Amino acid sequence: MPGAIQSLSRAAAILRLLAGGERRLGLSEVATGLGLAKGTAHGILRTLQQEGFVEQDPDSGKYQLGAELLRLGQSYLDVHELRARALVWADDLARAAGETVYLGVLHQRGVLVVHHVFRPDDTRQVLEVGSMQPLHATALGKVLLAYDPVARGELGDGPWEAFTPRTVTEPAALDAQCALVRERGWADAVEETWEGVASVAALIQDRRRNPVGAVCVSGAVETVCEGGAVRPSLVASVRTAARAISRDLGAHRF
Amino acid sequence: MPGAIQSLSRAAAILRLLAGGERRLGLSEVATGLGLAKGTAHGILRTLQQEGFVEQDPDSGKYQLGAELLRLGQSYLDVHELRARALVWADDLARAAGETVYLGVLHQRGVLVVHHVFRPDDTRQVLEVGSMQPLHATALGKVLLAYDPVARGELGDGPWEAFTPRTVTEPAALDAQCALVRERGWADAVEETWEGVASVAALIQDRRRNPVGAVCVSGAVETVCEGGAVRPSLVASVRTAARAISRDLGAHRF
DNA sequence: ACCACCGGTCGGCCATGCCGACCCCACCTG
DNA sequence: CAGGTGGGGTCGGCATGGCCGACCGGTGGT
Repeated sequence: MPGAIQSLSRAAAILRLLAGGERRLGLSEVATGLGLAKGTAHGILRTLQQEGFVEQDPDSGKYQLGAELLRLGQSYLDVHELRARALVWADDLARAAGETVYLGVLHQRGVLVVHHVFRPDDTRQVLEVGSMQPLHATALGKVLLAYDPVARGELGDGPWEAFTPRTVTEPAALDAQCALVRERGWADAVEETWEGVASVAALIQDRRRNPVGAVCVSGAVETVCEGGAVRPSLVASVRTAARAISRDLGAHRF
Repeated sequence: MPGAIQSLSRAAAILRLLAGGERRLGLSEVATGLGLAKGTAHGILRTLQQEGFVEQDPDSGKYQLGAELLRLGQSYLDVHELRARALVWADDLARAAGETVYLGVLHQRGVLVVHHVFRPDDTRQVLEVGSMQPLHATALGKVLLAYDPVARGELGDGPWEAFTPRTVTEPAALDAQCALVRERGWADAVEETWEGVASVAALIQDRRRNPVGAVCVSGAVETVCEGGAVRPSLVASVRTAARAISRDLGAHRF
């Protein structure tokens, strides 16, 4: 495969840099952060600004991400076939389970949330569509790790970050869990990412049985678990929903 | 101002092209659509794919937008100061008004929705964050047109598209409405975008009193209007919310 | 008043990305 | 099954487009 276009790769790196740091960044910060000459960084930033991918604060001259990214991100969702098919199933699942539902796909070294149904009560919740979850410490992630070789490859050898005392950080333990996931057909994560939160997830396949994503139900340990384990009825609901979405995608052809 | 980086502008054009067409596009379609040589288009697409901005369907070889855009779009929202300040006020406004609340900023020739609070009932609603609304046919748009010279410039001379019989399509009529908006301090749009839907909007300013966005309450004509005009209490709520957000941004310094 | 550092510009050199011809494969089509 | 068509993808040579480092003008701190 021939090489990549230099200026484009650099532009992407700049966008990621701006997305990473919470605050706005100055021209010099960007340039030194990526080891570029100031003039080079400026040229790229200028173009990105013209295209709307980057905005500049008139006072400080510092740069931040631009609105066009939001618009394009929305367009990504509009085209996303998995998400479109899953919308109604996710809704039903949330209602039946009485808990939050996430829909995630593999993206780089994490799970990207492409759909999110609020827990059906009136508490204030923030939409997490577009955010990333760790592969090794969530139910969504463990499903993808278990079935998608690419995901396991991306993750590398660990040890990985521990978010709680229960997070699995060692490769051997994680691979054992993945084997269990494949055997049972579903994954759980009880207080492995956040204290007090437990989740169950199941795989979604496309028409050729390739793993394309996962559904997950997530909620307080007190309501999701029973006697230390995830409630069987929840597991059943999640697996049924996953099968329904897969069927919708055409997985029933075999 | 020196010129833009060619390959970057082209890459942006490709992304917009992919965002525009609802379906996936092939290499040749992209190339001819933008008047590029196939090899050139391929090089850019290859790089965009490596960076995650574009994905390729393994079967058809066709291209679509990539997940990285969703992630970056989310990062844009995270950093967005106006949105962060407005979150809680928008929530209160929706609850008080019993209607949908939108928060919009000027972007190119339209209003980009950066926040959306669902109408506080249990009907199914789709999140419109990241979508665009027309400047000339929405309350949000008319506020921005009235106060932001850039917006008026972007819009050009018309006549503009009519979405309903009540849409304002002529420059003279629209400019008159903008004058009225400036005089009253708020804008309305009754069945100008969608039949049966009416909205009220007010301006949000930053610390230097520059227009940075607008808040809007939107709902069925039957509940929003009274005797052909928008209910005064709603207007008051919206204007109060807009002032509160502006104050939060530091507009009180004068 | 000075200096340090900021964002921004400029011009020359040369690596870089552009182009058009070419390849291979899948799918029609007669 | 041969031939044709159009798909995505590759390649190499030419020249152009973008990179770099030196250079501005303004600003805020000392």
